[in-house]
Amino acid sequence: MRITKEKTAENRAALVQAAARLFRKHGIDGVGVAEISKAAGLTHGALYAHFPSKEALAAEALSHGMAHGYKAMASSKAGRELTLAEYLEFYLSAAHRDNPAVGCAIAASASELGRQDAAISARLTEGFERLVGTIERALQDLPSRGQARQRAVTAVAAMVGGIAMARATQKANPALSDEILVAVRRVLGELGGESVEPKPAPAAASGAGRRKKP
Amino acid sequence: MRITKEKTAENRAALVQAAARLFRKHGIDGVGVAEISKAAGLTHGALYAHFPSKEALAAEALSHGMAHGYKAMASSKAGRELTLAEYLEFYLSAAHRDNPAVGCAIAASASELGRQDAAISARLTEGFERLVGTIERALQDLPSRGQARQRAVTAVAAMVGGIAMARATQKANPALSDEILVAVRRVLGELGGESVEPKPAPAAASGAGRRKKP
DNA sequence: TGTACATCAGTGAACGCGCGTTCACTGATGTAC
DNA sequence: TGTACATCAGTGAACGCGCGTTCACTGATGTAC
Repeated sequence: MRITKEKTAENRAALVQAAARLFRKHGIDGVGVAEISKAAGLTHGALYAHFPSKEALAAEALSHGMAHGYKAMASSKAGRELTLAEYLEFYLSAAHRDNPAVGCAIAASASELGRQDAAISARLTEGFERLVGTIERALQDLPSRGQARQRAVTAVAAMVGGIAMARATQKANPALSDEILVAVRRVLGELGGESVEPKPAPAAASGAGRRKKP
Repeated sequence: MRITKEKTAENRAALVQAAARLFRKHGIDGVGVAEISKAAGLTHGALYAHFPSKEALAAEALSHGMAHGYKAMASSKAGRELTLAEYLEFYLSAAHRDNPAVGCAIAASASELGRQDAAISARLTEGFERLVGTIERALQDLPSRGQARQRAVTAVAAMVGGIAMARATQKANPALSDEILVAVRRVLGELGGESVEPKPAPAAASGAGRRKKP
């Protein structure tokens, strides 16, 4: 039974949204095409009228999952970009940990990514770059200069790892899970506030550093 | 055909070792009991003489995977514990990225862990705690005092996230993958070298901090 | 030490199950006249 | 605007496949005497 062009587009969007939500919650290999289609109000056969394979749907769904996460972050304070502290508060929140289905797709599938097909891998690499760029801009607002890019890369690694570890430890040790969120938020917050590097004392010797005991 | 007690123990060990290797390489859901058994030189039926289920084998295999990783790290410099810089060099190396099968089990399954059964989750939480403890001890060797635990937690999150991201981006952008390893290694190295927190100037005002520009 | 037998690690066929994908079919939509 | 028909999104049964697990069976080992 053929349906309206409009309705067709709606159905396609529903498939992508359902897939984005379910993949982040259960992993790509953790949900079947039947479950996704059902969540979108269709049967599994219909999925193949929109996508050539589950993999193709996954690639689009994960892009959607990332875009959605970023948009939510960027627009939560109408218009302007968030500060580093605000990003950290959002990203490393208990809410983000507890709702992977609507959270960052990178964190949701961190360790699975290395094993995924090229198309999926490429989308998530783009997403990673974009997130690093955003954090780098937030870092440059602060007085610390220089290695903003390096710090942004490290911050994103810690954010992704932090959420993944907070989720991994939640069942077995909820207190540890909370501790991880707080610790990563605080230490990364300091990253933007002041140089991490050992600064030689204003007038003292320049080299050696690192091992001094004042 | 019954076999020697000794041989039985060997076969069990072979199963655990094969599982530890394959799970880290392909994920727990990415390998079947048949493949594991074959790698251990047995048929799949024999596995159930040693373990009640695939899950039970996974729990033991991942513990083994973590213990092995730590032992390799700790003993690579005969006897003494490694310094922070040495840990980072080992953990965030291209070799570790390229050989997940013999690397850290936590990094290998970071984002899958939140979805695993209780037994597996508990083992990996223990492993995480142990790794944090090790890094914390390495941090305390250095002059920076105080929030060693917080920094250790953050460092482990960044290490795990860093390796996972380096693996995830390797196919689509190898240069980025290398950059991640270098960046995380360097920034975390600085974590141990000097306080990250804005220190009020020796004799100046105490409060406010963070936004100053000297 | 030698014999009789119970044990049990390992084999391989078979189980039910859910997976991703295909396909003949349906029937309202969109289009050509 | 009205009619005739081609299109194609969606349906649901069926496909082959690999999964984790079970089970009757084997036969050398380990043990009791």
